[in-house]
Amino acid sequence: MDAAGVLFRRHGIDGVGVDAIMREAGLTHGGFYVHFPSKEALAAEVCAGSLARSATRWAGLAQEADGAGALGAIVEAYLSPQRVAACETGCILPTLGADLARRPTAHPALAASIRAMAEAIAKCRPGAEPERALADLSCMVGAVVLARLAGDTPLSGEILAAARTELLGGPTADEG
Amino acid sequence: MDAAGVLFRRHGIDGVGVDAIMREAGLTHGGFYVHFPSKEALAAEVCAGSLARSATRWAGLAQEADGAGALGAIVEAYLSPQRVAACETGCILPTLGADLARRPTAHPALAASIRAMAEAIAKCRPGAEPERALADLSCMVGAVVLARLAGDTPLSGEILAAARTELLGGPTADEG
DNA sequence: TGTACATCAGTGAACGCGCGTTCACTGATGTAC
DNA sequence: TGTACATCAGTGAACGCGCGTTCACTGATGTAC
Repeated sequence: MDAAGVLFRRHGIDGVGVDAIMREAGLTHGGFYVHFPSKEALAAEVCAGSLARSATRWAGLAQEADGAGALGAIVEAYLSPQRVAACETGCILPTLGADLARRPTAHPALAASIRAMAEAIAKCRPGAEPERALADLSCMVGAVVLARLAGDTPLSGEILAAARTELLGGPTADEG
Repeated sequence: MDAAGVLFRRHGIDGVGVDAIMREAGLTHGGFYVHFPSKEALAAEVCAGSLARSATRWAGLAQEADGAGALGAIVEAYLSPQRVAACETGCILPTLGADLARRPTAHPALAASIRAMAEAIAKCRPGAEPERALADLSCMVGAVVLARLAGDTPLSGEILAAARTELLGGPTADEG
């Protein structure tokens, strides 16, 4: 049922109805309220869960691989043109961040996940100050927002390449 | 009439009706279509205009002041806690960026303004490569998105401080 | 084994509401003669 | 100067529609005796 996240990401939380979500799940809209008290509650749960899963995945990457390799894996995946183009999967921060910021209910859980994601990045940079990870995460989120706004113009690729260079300290192999 | 931008920023494009916009302007909703062909057209025009004005302002700052001072002025203003808290004024990129990315019509005008804003930043860093400005702008936009998501928790200030440090190369006076 | 009942996910019609848009109309303003 | 007409921003009722939510009901499943 959490495939509702796909529709939220594609059309925005206000852009999808309960009817569409339940139809996507192969059910009728009337049964929605057996599972969730309201559409807003579903949105909060889906987003908090998705972000928490991202944080866990990053923490795992940061722990198992070596530092530079793990950061490279995280950044390359986050900023790959395919991931940026496919907004219906992947991180909700660039897609629904502003939507969620207008809904104060979900803030605490999201803030915890943001902190966890930054800590995973910080673990990949043993030498640097831990605050830098927050700036890195900001750069990643902002780059995806801007690259999506640039659509399929050359600017999109330039933004992603610039962010990759800034985060990883030099150009890499798989340029888009 | 472009005070509709305030409502769009506060509630999202899908969160405001034509009725609310016209009431805010002191008129009735029926007269809306004398001025704009549709609500989507209004949103595109308001956002493109707002972003173009930001770009012009930044270009002016970059030209008149010295490089480091101009960049400091832009970044400090963009990342100040007051500006971040007041989402209904200020840059539309963190507030409506994801909303606009779902509306392909507006992309070309927005891409041009994003490029102009990056060029203003690049002019403030005569030594650095111009691509770095795109990463800087990404960092600013992402930091505002994340700081708003963190709400009034300490994380919000930490994110803004980290981004300021990353962009300006050290801590500054007016900490939030 | 068989009957009676409780549970509960899911159905589908219905509710009140606000949306984006249309349209006949008003009334102030400007222009022509 | 005065009359007749054109223009057009703004009004307010109305439209069809889809929304979030409710609710009486179904029907499969599990449990009790």
